[in-house]
Parts: sequence; structure tokens; C-alpha cells
Amino acid sequence: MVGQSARQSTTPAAATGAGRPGAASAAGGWQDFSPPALRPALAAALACFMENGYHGTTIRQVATRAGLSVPGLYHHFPSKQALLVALDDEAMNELWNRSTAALADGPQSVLDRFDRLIRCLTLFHAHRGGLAFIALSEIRSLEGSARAEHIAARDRQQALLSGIIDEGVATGIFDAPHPRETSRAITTMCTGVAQWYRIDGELTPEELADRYGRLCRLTAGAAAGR
Amino acid sequence: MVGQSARQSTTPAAATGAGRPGAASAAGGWQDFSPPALRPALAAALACFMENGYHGTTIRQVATRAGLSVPGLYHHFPSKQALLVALDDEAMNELWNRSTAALADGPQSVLDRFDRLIRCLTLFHAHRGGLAFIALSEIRSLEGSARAEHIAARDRQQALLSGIIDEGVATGIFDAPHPRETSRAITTMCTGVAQWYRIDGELTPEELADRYGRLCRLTAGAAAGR
DNA sequence: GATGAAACCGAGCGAGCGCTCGGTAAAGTA
DNA sequence: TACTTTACCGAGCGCTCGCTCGGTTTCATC
Repeated sequence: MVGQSARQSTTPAAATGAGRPGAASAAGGWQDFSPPALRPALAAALACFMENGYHGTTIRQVATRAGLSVPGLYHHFPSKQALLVALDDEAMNELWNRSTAALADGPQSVLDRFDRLIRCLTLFHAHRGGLAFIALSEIRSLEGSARAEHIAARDRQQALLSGIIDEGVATGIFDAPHPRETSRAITTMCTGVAQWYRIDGELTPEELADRYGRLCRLTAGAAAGR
Repeated sequence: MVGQSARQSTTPAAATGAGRPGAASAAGGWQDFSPPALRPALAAALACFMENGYHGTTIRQVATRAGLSVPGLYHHFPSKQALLVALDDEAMNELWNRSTAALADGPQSVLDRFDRLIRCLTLFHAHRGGLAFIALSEIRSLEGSARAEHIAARDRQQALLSGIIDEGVATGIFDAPHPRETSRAITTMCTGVAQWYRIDGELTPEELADRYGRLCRLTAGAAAGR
């Protein structure tokens, strides 16, 4: 309940990014998750895809959930695939924006950046579990260039963490004889949060992030700390 | 290439289990992964589901891949859903049989059992990645009681690891102030192998299992060892 | 060589799919 | 008031879906 949810709502977050929520440009804003803020049709599509998957969802289900007729839905999005691509873009962009903001926001030692990135990953996958889950599990359903773009974004995102781990190994902060597997394992741990975490469960995202921060330090071969 | 792949093929594995491959009843047999041994129609369904997901796969694709006509396929399985359930059962049963065999096979200290279970989980998700991936990602597509049975099997499987971790925390072998999250994180790491590991990649499953064994010890708060 | 079971297939049924046609209603602008 | 834009919908098109009907072929057994 308490945590450090960093409510700084008096400052309108509107500087470098596109001005959309999720840009999180202000200091500390990368851990502020107030509004979901998806357009109604997208929110309906997300809910349907989470329940039945992309191919298991019909356009009529999405329309009904959005309170629209089928042609009414097609007024906002040109195809079912476009709904998926928009959700995927939203997820990948928001995670990237938050991650880069987290890395820039504070002391720049390797361990500080590691801790902030882990916190960012955990908070995102807890708060935006649905979005992250779809982006992770429906890669196969992305058609044409959208799939390649997703994979490029995922690799770029993954490089943030593995870069820090490589740095930490080079400077002796991390004891990781196989940095690639260490990085893979930590990434999997954090993204896995989207698969099981429920926002109405026992832990707040902030509490979970504290616990995962400690676990990831251990996995990376750092001192337990806090 | 070397590893400890425990080739003991002279002894026919045929004692306690149903006699099917994957029962792995002989000593050390839980880490012997020689034959995939799925019926042709199931193997075809698995390949299709991996490429396009359950709902994204048509019965005609499965039939073609199996070298059958559509009615020919229906001679072996009564429905598309039955193919998925059979694959899911195969995955859950094989993992359970191997896990219980691994726990029984050797010294019974907490750390010994932990190491063998982690090794078993990693080897399984590397060798049987396709099967494990479908069982993990298509839970939503299981209809009726099959979904509840899968979840029961998954919880039973999960309890093997969390039980050991609780034991280790109680006896002071593991330093884990939040055993449930530790258990969840380690499980996620190991099952995550099915999402990215390729059998034709740089690491053999046995090498990967060695590295993951070390990582999981760290995550659990044990001494690094080896 | 007759018999029955198992293995298989060409053709196609009814249903539901993604998507569109040709509109109407409401709101902003001149 | 006329005109444009935006937001929406009833009806339905063409297609593919999971599945089945009514067969034929293969093969072990007598």
C-alpha cells in the first residue's frame, strides 16, 4: 500500500515525449502508472485478446465489448490486425520510454542503473500486465513487417539490460561467468511477472518490485544489499 | 557436447511407469531424452500449434502436415481440441514423471534435491521445448475440465519446487525472506527456457542446465557452489 | 479366398469468420 | 439554413472453418 509510488501529478508530464501518457519524461515519472488511457476500442480488444487470444477472438466480440457495432468498430481501426499492432506498439513504446527514463533518472553507477531498470521492468509488467502479456504471447500473430519490428524493439529493449550486466561483469560488480544466460534469466523473471501477477493480489506492484530487485541482484551475482 | 547426458540405453526403461517413453523410471533415466515419440498426428499438431497457435491452426494444416486427409486425421483423434488436450497431457505427465524420478534418484539433502529438480526442469524445457511451450501458452485454449486439470497439474508441479524452497529456508540453507516470490521467479526462469532455447543453438541442454543450476542457487540465496 | 477390423479419403454441410456496402444521426462551421 | 465531417449501424457477401457422410483400400486372421 505504501511503497514509493512517486505521485508527482502536479507537474504535467509533457516535455520530450509525444505528450501522451506513458511517455514519462519528468524525473521519477517512469514509475508513475496512474492512467491506463487506451482508446475504448483498444481496451476492448486487449480484454478480448487476453481472454481468448488473437485468433480466438472475433471482431464481433471486440465490437460488443466496446459498445459498438461491427462497422462502428471498423470506423476506428481498419482491421483486426491493426488492433493487435496498435496494442503491441503501445506496449513496446511505453516500456522503452520508461526504461530509458529510468536509466537517465538518478546516480549512474552500474548497480544504481541495474536497480532502476529492474524496478522499471517489474513495475511495468505488474501495472501493465495485460498489455505486456499480449505483446509477449501474440508475436506469432503479428503479420508482415509488424513482427520484424516487434523483434527489433524487443532486442533493443533486451540490450539495455545485457549491456548493464556486461558492464557490471567487466567492473567486477557482478559475478556472472555466463552473462548471456544471466541476462536471459533475469529478463525472463521480470517479463514473467505479466503471466502470473494480479493487481488485486496480496502484493502491490511496488512491494513486488522491491522483492524482485533483491532477487535479481542475487541472480546477477551482486551482494544482496538494499 | 560432453556434459553428463547419462546414456544408459542398454537398460530398457520399462519398470514402474506405463512402459511409454518419458516414464523415465530407471535410475538417472529422468535425464535421458532420446526419443520424442509422439504419434504422427500429434507431432503434426504440435508443429502447427507452435507456428500459428491453436486457434490460428486449421485442421487442414494438421492433416496435410501429418500426410493425411481431413477424415483420415479424424480417424485418429475425434476433434481439434482432443489434439491439444493430448499434447497438454503428454507434457504435464512427462514433466511430473521426470520430476518425481529426479527427486527420488540420489542423495536426499535439500540442496541435492533442489539441484536435481532444477536440472530436471531445465533439461525438460530445453529438450521438450515445443511441448512445454504449447502446454504453457495454450492454457486459454483448453476447454471445459481440461483447463482445470491442467491448472491442478501445474500447481502440483509447482508445489514440488516451493516445498523444497520452504524446507531450505526453514533449515537455513536458503536465504529467502519471501519464499513465494523466490519460488515463482525460479519457476519462471526455468519454464522460460522453452520460450527462447533452440536445440541447434550454441549450448547443449546439459550445458544450459549446468549454468541454470548455478543461477537458481544464487536466486534462492544459497552459496554459489560448483 | 472370404471376412472383419482398421486406416484412410472425396465431397460437401452448416455455421461463423473478417470485412464492406450504403446508408443515417449528430455536431461543428459558414 | 446549407454543408461537411465525424461517428456510427443493419444487412449481408464471400470465404473458410470444424466436422461428417458414405464410401474404398489395406491387412491380419481363418
